[in-house]
Amino acid sequence: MPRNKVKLALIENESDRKVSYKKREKGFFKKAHKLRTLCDAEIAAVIDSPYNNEPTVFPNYDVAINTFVKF
Amino acid sequence: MPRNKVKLALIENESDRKVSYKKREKGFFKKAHKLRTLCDAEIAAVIDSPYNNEPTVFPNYDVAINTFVKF
DNA sequence: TTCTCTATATTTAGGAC
DNA sequence: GGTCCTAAATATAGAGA
Repeated sequence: MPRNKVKLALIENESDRKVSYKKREKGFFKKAHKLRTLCDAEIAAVIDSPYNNEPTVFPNYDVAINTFVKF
Repeated sequence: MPRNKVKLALIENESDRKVSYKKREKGFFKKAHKLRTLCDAEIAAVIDSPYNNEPTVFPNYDVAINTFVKF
């Protein structure tokens, strides 16, 4: 976004995509954490990507299971 | 954040909290959507809050199930 | 409540090391 | 690969209707 706008489509260049992924993953979990803390919300999230060996879970396995079971 | 910084703690006033929740829920799903589209990532998320009757699922039930099963 | 507005906090693309 | 930087895009607190 800064320096240049980015169109909402797959980033073709693989190393650019990985760099973007790492930044956005961090931002995403930060937003999740704030939403959870500031407001009174339970949040569970899983991201599965080529850039992590294992799926990444927010905030942790147990809370995620408990939250997912609800829907 | 704009107008004023906000400290990372539960927003005490309930109507302020609800207003903030609604804005942040929207932003959160938008970030999830961009991360999924720009980078090559599967994302599943569930939010359970006092402000929605049902837990809200991203991006939809089937994808969420498939993603959650992986971890 | 639920919308709009907008000033300001936050995120991030593109670099340089 | 991972820092750190910084300009510019984006998200949002607070206000007002």
